[in-house]
Amino acid sequence: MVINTSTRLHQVKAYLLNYISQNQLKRNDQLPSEAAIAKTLGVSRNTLREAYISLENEGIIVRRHGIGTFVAHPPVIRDSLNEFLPFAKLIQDSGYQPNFQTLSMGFVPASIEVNDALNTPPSTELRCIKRLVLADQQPVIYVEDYFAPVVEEAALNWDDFNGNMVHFLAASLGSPLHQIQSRIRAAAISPDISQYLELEAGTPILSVRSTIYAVDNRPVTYSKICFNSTIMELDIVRIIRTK
Amino acid sequence: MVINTSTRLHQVKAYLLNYISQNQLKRNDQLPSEAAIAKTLGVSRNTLREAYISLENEGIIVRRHGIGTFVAHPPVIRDSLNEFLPFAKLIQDSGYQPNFQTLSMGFVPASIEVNDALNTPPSTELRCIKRLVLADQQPVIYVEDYFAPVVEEAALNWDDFNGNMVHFLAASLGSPLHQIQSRIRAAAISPDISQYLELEAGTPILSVRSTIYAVDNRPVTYSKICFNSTIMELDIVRIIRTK
DNA sequence: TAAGAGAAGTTGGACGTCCAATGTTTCTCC
DNA sequence: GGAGAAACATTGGACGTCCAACTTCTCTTA
Repeated sequence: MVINTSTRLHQVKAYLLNYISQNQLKRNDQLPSEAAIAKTLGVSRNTLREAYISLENEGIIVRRHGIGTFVAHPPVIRDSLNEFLPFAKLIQDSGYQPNFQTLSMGFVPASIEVNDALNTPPSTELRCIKRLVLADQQPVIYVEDYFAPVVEEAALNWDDFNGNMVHFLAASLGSPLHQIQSRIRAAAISPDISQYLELEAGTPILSVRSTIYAVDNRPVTYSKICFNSTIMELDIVRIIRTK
Repeated sequence: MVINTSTRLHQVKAYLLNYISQNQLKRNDQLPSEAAIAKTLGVSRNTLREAYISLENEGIIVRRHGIGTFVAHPPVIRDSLNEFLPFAKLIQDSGYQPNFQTLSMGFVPASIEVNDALNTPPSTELRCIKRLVLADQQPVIYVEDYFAPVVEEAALNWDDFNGNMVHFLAASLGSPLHQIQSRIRAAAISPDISQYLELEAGTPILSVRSTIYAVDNRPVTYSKICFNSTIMELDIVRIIRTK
């Protein structure tokens, strides 16, 4: 896995980064076409294209089909993980019109990952809601919520579900909630989710897996969340307490 | 940016995912070679290779040069963002031998991003330390720390710097620290950092930008941190307080 | 004048080819 | 038997080509 940093691809990317700074290109400024740069550098358009794709994944440029390649916008929406703001609220705070779209809702066989988290036996069928959160009609977050059997026993009124999981459960459930555990990693977006977020498969996204626990430490819900990282980032503020 | 989900690449990836589950392949099980599958599916090896690369970025498989392609390991190291554990401690807790490696230390012209965060005028020269954190000799975290002029005025003894920024500053600096703001996003790793983390350029990584503030709300340090997301993830536990 | 057809330029997707780099296995020869 | 060389299989990197899809601009025509 050790890298040779002097591959042609690396050289091309270095050239492009240099080109942007040398010419003092700013956001939305257009870069030369793939073909033009490929000819200038004497590399194949394939190689140059890979360099462009790579730089796009790094958030440095944006390629637009049939138009050209441009210097990228910075991220726009900002989430705050240490508050329990509904997605709708934080999107509104960022100056966008929030919307929800329910993709599906029903009972599905839980995967090993979900069974592990919710402490349910294999081949359990769990309620699963798949949703999309949009900002100005642009999908930005994909959410899969899985609900432990304890939630079903409570016989909740799902029509009341307003999109904010914590508030809904806290209001509806008998035993109070206690904590959320979130595990965050970066991943390339999977093919099936990429279509919902209207991203190309392979684009880096923030993948968050959250488990909500009740006061008796029983898991209540498990959520898989994918953030479109090109237009939003997580924001965490912590107070320092040194001993 | 809308996606056609029935491209050849998508079909190939779907086939591969199906292949893994159909044959009940488990971690470290070997997949057929690129050439073999390409022939089976009647696509070019190029296309198949892109599918493999894509699945590797999603953490589903691992390709090994000269050997073959295998079902991937799960992530291993787990960071906890809401405690101020030194990197060394959390790596040790995960069962690995931690190590630091200082790549460079000196004064560099700050970028716009750094100047914005530290509230310093353009073309300021700031102390910058670039470090690598290793687990069992495998690099897992890349860190760039920038220090505001106020730190220099304090005339710290840099030989005492043990790797834990918060503890070092809290112990050495006059005015106490107050909070950390962290912004998290996913990105493809840049070419210059990829060599340090021994990852291929373009691999998705967790990018964290942290600013540490003193009690008077003046920024003290700004850090750019890149986590190798294939072998570690961030872990955040929050207590729920509903009104 | 306005609508529409067409040309030109751009990125998107895929193919086939070639050789390099890396591990593994097999064979040869001392 | 053991060391080293050779053969083989696999992924890594790059090239050149072709056509599709998308956008803009220009020119034609009613």
